[in-house]
Amino acid sequence: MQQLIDILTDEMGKAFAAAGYDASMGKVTVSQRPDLCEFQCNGAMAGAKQYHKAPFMIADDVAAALADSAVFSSVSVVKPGFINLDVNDSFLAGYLEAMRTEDKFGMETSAPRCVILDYGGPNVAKPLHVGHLRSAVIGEAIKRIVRYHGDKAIGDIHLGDWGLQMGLVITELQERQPDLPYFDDAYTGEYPAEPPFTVADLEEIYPFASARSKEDKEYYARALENTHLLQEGKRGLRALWQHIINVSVSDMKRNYQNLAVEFDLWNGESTVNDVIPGMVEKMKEDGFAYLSDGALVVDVAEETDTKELPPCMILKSDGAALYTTTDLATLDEREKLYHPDEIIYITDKRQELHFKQVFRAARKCGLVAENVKLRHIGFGTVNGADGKPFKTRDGGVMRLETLISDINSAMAEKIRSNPDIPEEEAVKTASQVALAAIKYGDLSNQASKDYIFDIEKFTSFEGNTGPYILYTIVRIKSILSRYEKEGGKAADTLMVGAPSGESEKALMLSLSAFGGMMQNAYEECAPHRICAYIYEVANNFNSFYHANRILTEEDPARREKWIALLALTKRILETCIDVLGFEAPDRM
RNA sequence: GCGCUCGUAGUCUAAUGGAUAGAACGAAGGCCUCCGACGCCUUUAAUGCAGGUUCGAUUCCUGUCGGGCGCACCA
Repeated sequence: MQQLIDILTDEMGKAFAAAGYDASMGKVTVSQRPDLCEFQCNGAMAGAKQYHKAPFMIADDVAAALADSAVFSSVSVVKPGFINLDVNDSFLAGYLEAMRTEDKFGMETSAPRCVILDYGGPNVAKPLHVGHLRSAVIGEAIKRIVRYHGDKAIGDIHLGDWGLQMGLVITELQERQPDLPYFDDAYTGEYPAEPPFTVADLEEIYPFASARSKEDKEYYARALENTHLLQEGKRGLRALWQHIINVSVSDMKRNYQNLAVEFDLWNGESTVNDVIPGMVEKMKEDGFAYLSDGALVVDVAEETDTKELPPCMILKSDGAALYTTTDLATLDEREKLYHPDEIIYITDKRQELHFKQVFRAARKCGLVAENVKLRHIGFGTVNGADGKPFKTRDGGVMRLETLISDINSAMAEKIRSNPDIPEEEAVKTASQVALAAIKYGDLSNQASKDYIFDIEKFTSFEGNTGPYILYTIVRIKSILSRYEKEGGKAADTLMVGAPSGESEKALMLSLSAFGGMMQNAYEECAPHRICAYIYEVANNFNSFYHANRILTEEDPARREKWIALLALTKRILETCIDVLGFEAPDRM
């Protein structure tokens, strides 16, 4: 169904036309000054030049044409030429009633597209830390936004499972357990089914090996060699590598599950290893790739560039693949398997140049169809309360698991202060509230900005926070269940009515903006729009709640339309937080 | 050096080129015999600086100062 703002714009457009002006000047927007009006149209000012007429005169003509509008209850012309608008109460009620009964609250959906989302991007053998949180949380939200819009969304975790880090881990394992059959070239039997290490071992090995490689040249060379041997398919190393993947991935799955983050594909850089030779060969044949200082590169500079863009490196001079290579091969593979309309990468914004090069190289070499949209959503660094990159007290990297369990236990303490809630429920509720706090805290900021991860702020949860949103939903749930328990009709069957007060109308107006807001969040890949929206709805609801006694209202018709409004508010809020990737308990 | 990016109340953060820049935290005050006070209602305080485009600029352009980041054999 048509969005309210578009209906209003059409109505204004007709009025402009009726008054003899261009209908395209009738664009209506939500008022910047809610104290003056609900909606506004600034078209008269844009038209002043074109018609050589004072803006307010144009506005007056248009207002006159709207004198008997069924859509607007008030049209007034102000100062230079603003047209201030209020929407008709019963028209608004009719609109919300239509929203209430339509699928997805009447949001318009276009022809479904296929969108691949590349997010998460953890490295195997390295513990997840706060940096991984952003990619997971933002990526999951964007995936759900895309899916809600009606598109097919495929989330791919894109594991870092193929680079030098694998060579480093293998080299260190060899150092510690040289007698393992994986390192014995003469060994031809079956390799053990059990891995010779635990997750904890891996997590300790990687940083150790990484540090050592920076000081020990010979060690570094062996790591490079092992990386190369692995990529070439050396049997023992592959078997050992598979153990590393298995151990690491099962640990990751548990972590991501705790965050309500789900991937459709658990592919990684290694997935496209066999695709690389063919792709590279074709790039050479087509004349795009050439040797430069021993390395194979593709030029990606364009004439319109304001700076020199370095060429995109495909193979190192030792013939090994790079990050760029696997990304290009992954694009090649995705194009062939899924024919996506769009691929969205959600990574740290520092990788912007990398993706710029990859996208250009992919287009230049024809790896993706021309109409495929490639988009990189770069997010900012996670900083601590001091504004510097987030660290533990002793300066180490904070593990994601530790972080979450800390916040969970802080939340559990709060929930336990409600004596009605049994211990078991308190633990579950605490994790729901904690997740809302973490996700909302992240998503409510623009992704591209650095963001401050302030544990104090998250555990206090007052004001513009996830728990505030949950609290509002819980409050509505509580009223509705009491209403039904006391013999009221099923809340979802009641009809929305015209507002009888200011705060009620404000709530209704904010609900009416749902479809447009969701569309906007989709186009801009901007979860923070949804956060801003639900915060506004929650605020408007709470003001309405404090202004009216709902359950004890004497007039049954009024009581029922209020219950209907509450039910709609609840459904919209729940839909929004589901898209953001968290949920509300029944009580907290 | 080249390039990208961000500068908004004490802190944190929002604003398809529109009116008196919107919130949150903090600070000051008020509201529970009444549907959940993790709430509601007041008050306080901000666009780094200088130009330009425009009827109108936080937004677009130029310069400048300040922060963050990136610049081919890591990922």
